[in-house]
Amino acid sequence: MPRITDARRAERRAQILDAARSCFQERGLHLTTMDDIIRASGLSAGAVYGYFASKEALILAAIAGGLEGIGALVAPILARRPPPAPAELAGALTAAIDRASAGGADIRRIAVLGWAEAQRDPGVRAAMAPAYAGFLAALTSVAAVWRDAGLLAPGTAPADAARVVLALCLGHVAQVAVLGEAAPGALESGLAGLLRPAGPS
Amino acid sequence: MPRITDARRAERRAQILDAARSCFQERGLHLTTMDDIIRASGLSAGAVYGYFASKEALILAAIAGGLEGIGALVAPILARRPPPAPAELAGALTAAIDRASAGGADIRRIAVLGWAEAQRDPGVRAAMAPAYAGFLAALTSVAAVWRDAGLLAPGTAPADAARVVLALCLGHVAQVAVLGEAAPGALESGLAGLLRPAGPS
Amino acid sequence: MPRITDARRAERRAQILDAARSCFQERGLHLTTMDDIIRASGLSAGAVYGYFASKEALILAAIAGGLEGIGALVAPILARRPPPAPAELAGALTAAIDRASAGGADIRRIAVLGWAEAQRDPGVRAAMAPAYAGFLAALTSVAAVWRDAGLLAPGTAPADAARVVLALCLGHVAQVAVLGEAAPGALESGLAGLLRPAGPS
Amino acid sequence: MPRITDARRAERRAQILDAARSCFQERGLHLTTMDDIIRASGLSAGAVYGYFASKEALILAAIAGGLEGIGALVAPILARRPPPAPAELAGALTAAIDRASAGGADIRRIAVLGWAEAQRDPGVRAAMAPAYAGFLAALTSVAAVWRDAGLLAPGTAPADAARVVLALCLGHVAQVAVLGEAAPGALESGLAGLLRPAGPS
DNA sequence: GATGAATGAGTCTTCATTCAT
DNA sequence: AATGAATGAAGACTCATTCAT
Repeated sequence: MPRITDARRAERRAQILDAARSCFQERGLHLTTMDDIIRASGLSAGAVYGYFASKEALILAAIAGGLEGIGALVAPILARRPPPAPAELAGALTAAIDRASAGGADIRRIAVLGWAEAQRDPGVRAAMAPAYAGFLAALTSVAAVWRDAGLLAPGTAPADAARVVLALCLGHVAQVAVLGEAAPGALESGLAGLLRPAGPS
Repeated sequence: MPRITDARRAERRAQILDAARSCFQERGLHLTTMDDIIRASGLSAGAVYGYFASKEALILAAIAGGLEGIGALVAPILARRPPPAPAELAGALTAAIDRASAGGADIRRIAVLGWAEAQRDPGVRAAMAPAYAGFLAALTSVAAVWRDAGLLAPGTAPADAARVVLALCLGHVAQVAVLGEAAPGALESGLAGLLRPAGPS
Repeated sequence: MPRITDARRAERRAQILDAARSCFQERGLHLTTMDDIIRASGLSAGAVYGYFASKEALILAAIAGGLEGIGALVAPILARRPPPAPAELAGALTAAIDRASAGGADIRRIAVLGWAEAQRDPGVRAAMAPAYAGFLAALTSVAAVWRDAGLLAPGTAPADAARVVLALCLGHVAQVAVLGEAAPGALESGLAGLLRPAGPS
Repeated sequence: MPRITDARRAERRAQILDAARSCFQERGLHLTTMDDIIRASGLSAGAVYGYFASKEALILAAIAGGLEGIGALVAPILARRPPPAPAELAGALTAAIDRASAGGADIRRIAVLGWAEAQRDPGVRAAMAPAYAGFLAALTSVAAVWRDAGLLAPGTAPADAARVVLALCLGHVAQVAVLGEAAPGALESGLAGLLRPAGPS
């Protein structure tokens, strides 16, 4: 019998997680102190630790949350049947990612932090890999449709094409990290130009 | 008048930088301590500080070194004239990156750490951005050749196509960070299949 | 007008005190947290604080309880008239202490914790000293009987002989703390051998 | 090649350990903070941690040091041949312990803290037990001599007599913890009175 | 030039206690 | 009366950097 309702508990959790995400994004994972998060959350140290057992747990939750956010965003795009053509899909995917990052917490920044962390923390990696693998699987389904529609060479494994689209999305995020916001549509336009060298017919 | 020769100095510097890169790669930028680096370098704290003013400087140097390494690797590929076709170029580029990462220090890991750091440290960003911009410029030159060769639609800006290839390379590195080593050639094969839906003729 | 009966209150108090004793014994006085005790008691934090004002109070109560327990145990032995001879008395006393410690809460462990605490906390010392002084007084009475019975040299102060028996009992407890359970009867046998060098006649 | 000599290092170590002992004695093991010790030592936190890896290590060292101190004190007494008679030996032993405790760090207080700690920390117990066992072994040797000299009943195991003397010593220390400084000689006199009921002949 | 012991502010986390419900 | 979430002041320990030798 909790003294506070589950809804209130979830709300508090979200409040802390939002604070953490915001701090992580600004200062990085290991340079943000628990005190930063505690102050940003507006709660006390003890309260924060009542919801998250450690900074590690907060990092994991922030990354998992970012992953979920991206997943929710791209799922409807990947589910469209017939699927958009390759360039249109890549364009829609990157546009969705950019759009989702406009608010307080830039989902792209969290993603990059997650990559860096996954390299050294098997726990983080284990938390992230399935989401990316799922994304890849959905893209592979789409690529299979492309192949049937003549948009992908019959001799090419759909999984390889899926890798291309995934790389494009991740690469887009990486570019933003280093070079700053990219012109919207550049990737889609470039890919379209590459795919249909003769121009739109 | 230096008590040790310049050559010896450079050697020591490289020794320290190697140690730092190795530590950064294993433990991340902010989790590796100066003591880790000092111990790995086999020198004393004072000696290390004689070569690098701060941990920050070491981070910057490690990232810059990684950048240089990548640059040296990809420059000859980008300089080929006529340039490889898009899929072949992407394949050659990612293969070169993978090859360079086989040794002790994985250049790809350092790159991902750099992206994460560039997000919050303007100094790091300022150090990295020109290198990426230069890479992009070289790719843009190549794309211009592609356009003239009919490999890129005439209405497409070469810069946009360059973005695609850059994204592919960075995305490949990001995939490795999260999903582990990728099958070599998958990206090239996928892109080729997408570019020539009718199959190789 | 209490909302719960006095009997229920006493029962709750005992329940908390038992939990505290058990925790203290396992983890020591200052390493057991209130949360340990709260969880062990099966009650809530608020409930525990309704019965004991502070951790300090709980410590005091646990020590006082242990003292009372020992007192109840040894009183009948000390009250026997004629009293057992010195070796027999020491044997009976240590055996009683050992017996009382067989259950869940080892009364000997609490005693040792109390000694340590008495060294730095005047409150604890003030709570413990009278009990020990009382024990000493009872032993002094016994020693007076011994002197009259020719079991103690006429020139020896009964209080000094009492000190010997007290030291034997406390020393036995200390030995158990450091060396583990002792063979029962060793102390009695050793003392008997010392007191009657010619052997039992 | 240490920058400071081994002697200086040992001196610093002793300085820290003295500070720790003094704090432990005053505030107890778990109530003294590292900050207390650091301040008392006159060094910095980092310096203290350069000599002792943790508070735990400091506790262990303090206890081990106390043990050594006691050992050095009692060894010559136990080595006397012929050994003092039982009462004299107990008197000499307790007097030595009392004398050694007159200085800054009361060796008796540390001992009591050690007993309490040994109850819950197997590491402390493992560190203490051999010293006590050694003490017991030496006493057993003495008791064997007593038996040959007719001071101990032939049917009594010397080990049992040794237990009596050990208990007397430890019990004396425990009494001081609870009741305060004891009249010197009380134990010896009491034991003598018990051993020779007819009085000195 | 080189060394590595020392510094001390800062990190994460715990825990006795309170009080709104 | 009872609950247990919240508080926030410590606590143990680390680590980038300096400087006496």
